[in-house]
Amino acid sequence: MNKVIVIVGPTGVGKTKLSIELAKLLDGEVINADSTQVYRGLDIATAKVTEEEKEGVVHHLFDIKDVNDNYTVYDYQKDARKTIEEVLSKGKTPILVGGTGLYIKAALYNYDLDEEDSVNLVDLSKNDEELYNELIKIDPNTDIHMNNRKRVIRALNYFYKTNETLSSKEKADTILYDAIFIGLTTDRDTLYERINSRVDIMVKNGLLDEAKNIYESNIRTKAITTPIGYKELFPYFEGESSLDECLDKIKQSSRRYAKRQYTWNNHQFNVNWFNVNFKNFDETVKEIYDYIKKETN
RNA sequence: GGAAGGAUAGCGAAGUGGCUAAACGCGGCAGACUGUAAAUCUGUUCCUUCGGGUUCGAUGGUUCGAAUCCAUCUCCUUCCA
Repeated sequence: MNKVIVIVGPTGVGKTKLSIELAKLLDGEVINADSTQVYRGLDIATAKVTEEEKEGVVHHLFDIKDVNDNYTVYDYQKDARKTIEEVLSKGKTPILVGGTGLYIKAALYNYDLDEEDSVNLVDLSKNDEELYNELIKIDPNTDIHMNNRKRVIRALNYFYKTNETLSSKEKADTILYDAIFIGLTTDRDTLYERINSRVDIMVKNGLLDEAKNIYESNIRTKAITTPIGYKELFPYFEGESSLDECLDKIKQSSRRYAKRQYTWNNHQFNVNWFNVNFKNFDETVKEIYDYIKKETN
């Protein structure tokens, strides 16, 4: 049985490129682990692989949803596990790539998620403090901060529906697959330069048109408002900010996102990090391929 | 040449004698996170061997005590010539 290869790392280090190269070397198929790339039509801002870049490698879980669809970790967990099983049963190597750490965790670890209805049982007119006090009463051990309204509401709903507290849930610390975590990294300055210039390249590739279409569609589902790259440009389309200001915002949000990805990857997974050689990417691919070979024998 | 205003930590900006190593915002850094996760939220941010040390354009002064008062100087902005 093949192992599952997981490629993690901050945005803009070259995960996509590595995934294709490894797929070719390992007879693998790429499985998306990025929450924004599951949607059709969100291409440039999400830095989705192009058909040309795929080089014939089979790709799963890209473009499977419409921006009006609601897709969550729960759905991803099901889809990813099913896809991993399928790829493995064909005798091929599943290569999970993407920046959404939670999705990877949920797919590979014993994350206990159940079908959930969208009914809300919480009085949303209450302020943060009132909601928090409500939560403290039923779950004195909660580690959710009072200001984190989203998570406080989630914890309350969870209790009202299951009569159990979220903090009593078993920690997901058992991995269900035989997996190798490959982390791509570089020094912070280089990464930030790459992130910044990548945004400029996106603009050359038509980011503004893509964003403008989305802006004019008036669709404001989470698929649209979650990714970095669209909502930041809306003030420009509305004539409230200059293009440069908006692009700077995109760059800044991307840098912060990259930092959060490091935090997650370092604390949630046991990652084997590799410094990317941008001048000679083949070297990096070879180094990682050798490592995988060593680990799988 | 004359008049007025200003110079505060990486940036913006409060503070106008002791409670000020200096509010607040931004940026930076670190972190949390089992259903919006490219999301949401938190902490921290002069230096330190944690005893203390050095700050508010510069220098000198007043005072028990100054970012805050006085003098001189430097630079910036606006206005008059």
